[in-house]
Amino acid sequence: MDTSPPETQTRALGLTPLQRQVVDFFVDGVRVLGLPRSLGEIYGLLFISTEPLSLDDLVRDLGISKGSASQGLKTLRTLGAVREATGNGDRRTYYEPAVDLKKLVGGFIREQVRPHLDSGKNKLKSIAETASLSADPVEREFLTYRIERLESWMNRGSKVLPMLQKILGQ
Amino acid sequence: MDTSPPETQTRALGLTPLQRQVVDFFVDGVRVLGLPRSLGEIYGLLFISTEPLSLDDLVRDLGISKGSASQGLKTLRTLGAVREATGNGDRRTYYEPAVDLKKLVGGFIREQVRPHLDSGKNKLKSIAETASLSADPVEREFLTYRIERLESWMNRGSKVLPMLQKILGQ
DNA sequence: CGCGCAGTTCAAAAAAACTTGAACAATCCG
DNA sequence: CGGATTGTTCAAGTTTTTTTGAACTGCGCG
Repeated sequence: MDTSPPETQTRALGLTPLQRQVVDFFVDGVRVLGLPRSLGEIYGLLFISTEPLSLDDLVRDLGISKGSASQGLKTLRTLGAVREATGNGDRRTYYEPAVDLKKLVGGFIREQVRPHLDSGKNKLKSIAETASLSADPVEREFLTYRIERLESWMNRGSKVLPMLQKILGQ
Repeated sequence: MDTSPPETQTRALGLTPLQRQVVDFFVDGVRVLGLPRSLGEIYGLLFISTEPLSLDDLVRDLGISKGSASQGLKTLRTLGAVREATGNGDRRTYYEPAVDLKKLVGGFIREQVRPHLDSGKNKLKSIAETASLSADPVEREFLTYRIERLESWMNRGSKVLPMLQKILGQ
């Protein structure tokens, strides 16, 4: 829970200074979002590349393992943060970054935020039930009040997410 | 980077079922925000307590160490998520939760998000400089374009944060 | 003062998260 | 087919983060 922006140090030595800086930038970025470093490395390198890159390119240039690159790409695909580049006469798959902020935010919300909001709402229901069993009426009132507040938080969260996407859209 | 809402298991056995459920709820919550579990435990227990609690209360009820409780409270204070309760004729300090969503979000943004946005903007400046040195004019144009996009992202981020606070306020 | 309690600090231990690499699966093409 | 190539999976290893606990600080009070 270190709060200071860490001095990230790229491991990859085969990168140009610019690539290194951009990769570091994104490594920092994904860290804030609670995503693993490799995602930032991969996305960052794709972001600053004029041409789509293959898994092997990433492994070579970033100095990460094939496993990491494969999993990282998988997650990025799920997030809608990269897509396969079409029309390269070649067997392997090449990737390019999605650079539309709205889409990126949308993917993050869909994959990382929504599930927690939803499971939170469920937990809240069962919390409310438990609270309603409280013997002492005075305490029960207090509990109800607090739990209502929690519900209000969740609802505002649900409302704000789509707005966020809209605001950030184009 | 597990995406599924984890089945958190409270360690504390001295809690009532309700307390346990609420603590779990918040442990999950802070986890999404990338904060340590103990913060969720502490805040959660405070949230569902009718009376302010002392550090020793937390240690005893949650079964965490004094060190954890002390550091956790420190962070929560910094985030503006708890405050000292006044007027208890007692030497020790008692805490109660801040339950105003706007304030909570504000503290989180101030402490956890802003610093990264700011350091990001700085990094971006030096990235732009590096890119301007690129020899090939065609590539330079591409780089400039991408970096401008990055700058636009950061700016939108900066704009959206205050809006967020406003939207969530009361 | 000096003792005792409340709280903090921080090095070491424990836990959690991430990455690696080797085995495996899938696909292509001669 | 069958060998080569691309990509995936996952147990084990590594790194990072969090927690612990014991030593320490500070303070209030007799």
